[in-house]
Amino acid sequence: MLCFLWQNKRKTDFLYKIRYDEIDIIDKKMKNMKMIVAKLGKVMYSKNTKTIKCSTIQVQEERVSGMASLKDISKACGVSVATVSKALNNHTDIGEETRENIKRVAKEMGYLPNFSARALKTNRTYDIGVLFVDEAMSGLTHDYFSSVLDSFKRTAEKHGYDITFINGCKNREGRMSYLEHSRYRGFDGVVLACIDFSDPEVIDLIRSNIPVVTVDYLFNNRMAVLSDNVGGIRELLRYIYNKGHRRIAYIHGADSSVTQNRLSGFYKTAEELDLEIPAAYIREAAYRDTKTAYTVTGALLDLPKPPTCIMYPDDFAAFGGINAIRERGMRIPEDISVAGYDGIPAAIHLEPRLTTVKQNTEQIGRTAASQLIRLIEKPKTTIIEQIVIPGDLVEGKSVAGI
Amino acid sequence: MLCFLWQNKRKTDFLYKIRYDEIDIIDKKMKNMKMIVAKLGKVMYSKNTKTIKCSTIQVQEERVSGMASLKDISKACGVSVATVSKALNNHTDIGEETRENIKRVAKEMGYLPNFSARALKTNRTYDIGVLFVDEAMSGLTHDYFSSVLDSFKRTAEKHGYDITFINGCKNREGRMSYLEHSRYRGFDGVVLACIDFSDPEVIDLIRSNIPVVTVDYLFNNRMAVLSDNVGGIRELLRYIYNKGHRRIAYIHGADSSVTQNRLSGFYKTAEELDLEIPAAYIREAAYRDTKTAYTVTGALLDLPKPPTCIMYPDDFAAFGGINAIRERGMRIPEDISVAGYDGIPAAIHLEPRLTTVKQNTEQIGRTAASQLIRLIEKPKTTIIEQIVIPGDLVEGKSVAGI
DNA sequence: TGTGCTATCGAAAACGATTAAGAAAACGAT
DNA sequence: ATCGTTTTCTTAATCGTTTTCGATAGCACA
Repeated sequence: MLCFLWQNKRKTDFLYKIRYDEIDIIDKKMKNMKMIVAKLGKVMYSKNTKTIKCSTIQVQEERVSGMASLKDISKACGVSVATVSKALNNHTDIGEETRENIKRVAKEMGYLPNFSARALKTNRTYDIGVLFVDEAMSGLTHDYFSSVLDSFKRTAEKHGYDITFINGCKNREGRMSYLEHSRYRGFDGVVLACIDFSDPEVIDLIRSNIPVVTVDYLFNNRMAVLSDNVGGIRELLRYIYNKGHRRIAYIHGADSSVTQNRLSGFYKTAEELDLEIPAAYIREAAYRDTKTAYTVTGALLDLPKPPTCIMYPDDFAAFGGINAIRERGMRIPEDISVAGYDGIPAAIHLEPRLTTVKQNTEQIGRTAASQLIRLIEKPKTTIIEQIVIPGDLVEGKSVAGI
Repeated sequence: MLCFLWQNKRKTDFLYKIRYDEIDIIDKKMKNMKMIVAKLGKVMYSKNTKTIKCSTIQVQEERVSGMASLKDISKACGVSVATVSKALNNHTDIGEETRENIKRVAKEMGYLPNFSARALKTNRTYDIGVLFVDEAMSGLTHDYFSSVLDSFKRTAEKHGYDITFINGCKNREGRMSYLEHSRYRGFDGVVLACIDFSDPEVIDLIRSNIPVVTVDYLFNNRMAVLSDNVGGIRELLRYIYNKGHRRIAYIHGADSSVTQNRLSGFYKTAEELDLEIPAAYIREAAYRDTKTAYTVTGALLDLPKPPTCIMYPDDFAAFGGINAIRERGMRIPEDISVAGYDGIPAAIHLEPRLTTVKQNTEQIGRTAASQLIRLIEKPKTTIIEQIVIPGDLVEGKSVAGI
């Protein structure tokens, strides 16, 4: 029993266990641990190089624990591969009896279709790419995004689609753009929810011919699902107004389409209510930025005429504001009222229960998924829509009546 | 110029524009809008059916806006497909000049490798399946899981891997198990973080020959990354003890390996400290279950000798407890101390800043990813390890000294 | 001139599935 | 008996890539 370690130029290595004129090749690259028993034809052995060349190897393949393929089933059933394929896919031109038999055998052999082969042939992956980008480059740790994604995923799965994250991944050839990555993976469609829709790579992706739906951003002639930020802010402001507040400050988020919508909703509603908002009452703090919210709140409280109620970019930022307020020995809502936005669980569970607007993440994700899938499956008959999902005012205890 | 709408049995439809002896076939199924110009051979037109049969069609294909393939590049460069493939993959047996030229042309043509074809051939998908399951069937809305996943994803991407969610997806043939789904998609490896590791489907997946790493669960002979729950609870309990507390209650989570570890850490540390824990002080509330935590806290406060400090299953549950405490007019930490677990952002930002143990989610995710990838890429030389990642005590203001 | 070696490149066989088109048999109607 | 139709199954091409082995040419050296 001789042993050789053979190396070709690509450094893929095979182990040859040579016994008489037979070779067992254990291919280390093959994950499914095939064992190939081959007969040796001609051997060229040159002493200066460590190359052994074997020509005319007759391979009798022996599956140790591989996956059954259509070919295996066709052999077992005595029919052609085409017949098996059509039987399993319920084509109508296969006899009842034959189909039953093929399906039974396929089940017995534990057959699973090969996704890659199917995708290669059909140009369909049943895979949807998601690009959820927040400041930290991943929407996963963002309450709002992750909640939308959760709902999106659930709906997509119900329709037989899988979810894969899009990223500017590096492969052997260096970095790929979002669009390139999506093309490479062959996503049937993509869903985007980003902080920064002005990123050229994001725009490239939206402009491409891949079916796309955006969340909380309106792109010309593309499917979009939008949380009703205008209506949400309006409802919240009206609520606060009806509670008797007239000195209302609004700390809005950093510039984005969401922020613009909320601001426009704020101003419009203020106008409707004949409410005067001093310029000093409109401030900015990034979303989820507790520190800035903390300092800006301090500045608001230091005003000669401080507001009686402060609206925050989101619940998280409100936490920062609440801390600033409490550090000054003021109570919520007795001394000052606050309101958040988003309706994250923590805001609803913790005292003082925050008055906030709960965005309907479940419906947003579900709608985005079903719209995208319609677009994928019936591209001609699907009309491009922009769907606005209303939020719900959550009445907590952080806004007092005066 | 005649027009026919042709339908075969499978309802796939083609549009034939017949002009003289030429046909333009616009295949509506093809997403990339190929246009095929075909010459008509023989036509069979039967008046009873709406079938047109065309035999011996000579197809000259004309790409309108398709993806460039190796074949296209090979034609453009005047070399074989094999040469192009090898040039792009930096094989050493291609001339310097040829390689440069091929790469340049490939770039010009916007070539992207076809993932499905590559996967079919190489049996590698560079795709990792993740199964993160909490009570809601998706770990996405779970702070701890989503944070681990975020870190996992980041590391995997750095190594050129994509992330796809595993699910018991239904396809045309009905539901697939987790294992079947993973095989079908051909994941190179899978990572599991579940509430319920006793699920037979989960066990099937772990037992399979797919490289796997589990988070927070120890399975015989499988790679695992574990948050140091024993050490975390020990540190927390010691901290509370050193603050002077002797009547310490522990509301632990529902039964799971994590809970068992924390409980054993709790009892062991109590023993070390010579701390007597009355049976009534050990209670149970499911993780993230604010309601049960609320009622159980009430019960603890009603004891003849109520605890001076209550430890909760996690930060969220602590919120429920805090509400119960405050409703009775008691202050934290002046009247009673509380401690959480996890270190979620809300707990750290909101008053009273919770004393808690921050699990090192970043390191857990990163380690899980790098270990899994090692297992995938060097299966023979990688030793199966169980890696424990310590957490950090976060000193808030919810535990008073006495 | 012959031999051995290297450096390049190509031919061709896979990988596993889908599907258009053809073929064969059976059947019914004229 | 002929023709058309339907049912059922097969043949063979194709998707795009990887990779083995062979082929060829050039070079050095005896």
